[in-house]
Amino acid sequence: MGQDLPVTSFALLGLFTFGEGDRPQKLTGYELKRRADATLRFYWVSPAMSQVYKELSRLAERGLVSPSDDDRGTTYSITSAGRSALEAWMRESEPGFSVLKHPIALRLLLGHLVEPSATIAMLHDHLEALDKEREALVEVRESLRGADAPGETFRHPSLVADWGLEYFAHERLIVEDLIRRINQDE
Amino acid sequence: MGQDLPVTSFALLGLFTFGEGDRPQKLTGYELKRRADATLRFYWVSPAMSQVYKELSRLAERGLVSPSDDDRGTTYSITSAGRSALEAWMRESEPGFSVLKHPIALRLLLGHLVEPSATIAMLHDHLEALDKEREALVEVRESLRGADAPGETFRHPSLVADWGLEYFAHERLIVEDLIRRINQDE
DNA sequence: GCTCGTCTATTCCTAAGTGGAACACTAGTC
DNA sequence: GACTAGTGTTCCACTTAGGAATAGACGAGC
Repeated sequence: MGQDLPVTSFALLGLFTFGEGDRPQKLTGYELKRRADATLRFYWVSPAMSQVYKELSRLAERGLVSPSDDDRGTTYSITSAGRSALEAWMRESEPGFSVLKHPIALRLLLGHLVEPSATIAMLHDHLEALDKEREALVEVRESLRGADAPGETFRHPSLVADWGLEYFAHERLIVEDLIRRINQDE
Repeated sequence: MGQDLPVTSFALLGLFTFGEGDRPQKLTGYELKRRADATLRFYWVSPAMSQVYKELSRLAERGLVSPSDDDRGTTYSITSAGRSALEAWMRESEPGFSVLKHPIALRLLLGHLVEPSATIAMLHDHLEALDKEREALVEVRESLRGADAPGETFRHPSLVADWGLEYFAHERLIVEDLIRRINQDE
């Protein structure tokens, strides 16, 4: 089967499974990118536009999505082969551990290279950025209301969003504490 | 200047600044990779061996590290130009926001594709993986003791390690709560 | 009615990063 | 004396990421 695909392929493929109702969703590359930007980016990646289109043609080649010409452009929908491949991937492949690329943590590590005040300023900026991100995720979370009860379409997305909100809230506390500790050092 | 380098370059360059004493450190590519694996991987990436060597030759080309032939092999040490470039990068460039690639969160998002029990099992496995990672970080943290007071060599690395430990501890709580919520759904 | 900017839709090029294979040398250890 | 593990390094093919470039459609204001 088409098992040997990178995680991002399945992530994008998975986005096709959140239909409004019962009929399969038709999405252009552009729409898929927007959808990835809205939710996927918080705990996976927001693939570049170029990546999305490349992924779509690969998935189409393997018969996991089927393209059709719409007046909007080329739209894609998930096939039943796509659905099985996705389920097989969920069941049979190892998830692996998470990877975090945290520029603030990295710069804090190298804090001995600059004055403490520069580090403090950076951490304060990070608190602001954190609040912005949190705000964006709150909006996502709100948009799921109404279909987030057990068994409903957005149950799982809402669980993940709650996780993310917890994460942001706790990171805020940690960073505030770091600021306190560095201030005491001086 | 050599400002236009990816973050990973500076991350690796930064690892040269943790000297045992006053004299600059000489590291082989292999040692640098080990060092990156030990700490950098928790909040940035562990670049592949090939990447480390590629990075070292690029940094050498730009005069940010200087190679010398040792009986162990080729060792590199940071130059004063390297130090200034690193400090300039710390001061002048935008950190950007963190990127998290979390396969468990991604699979939780797609939880509607499998039975709840499969999701629960995955989350339990994640708890175990989390404990292992935490254990590894605890060891790193312990190895910094003795030089982690304000002003000492490993002050900043120890702050970052504490951050990481907090992060793992809190993620454990969140995942435990998710398990509880999903169990209630059934 | 025309122009300007923004949104939608797509492609192309290059840089960055991964993983694995291959090779060589050293140091135990059974 | 062979054999495993650790150190040190290079090469190659492949995948992913980021940015720029292009182009049509659509509404806003002059």
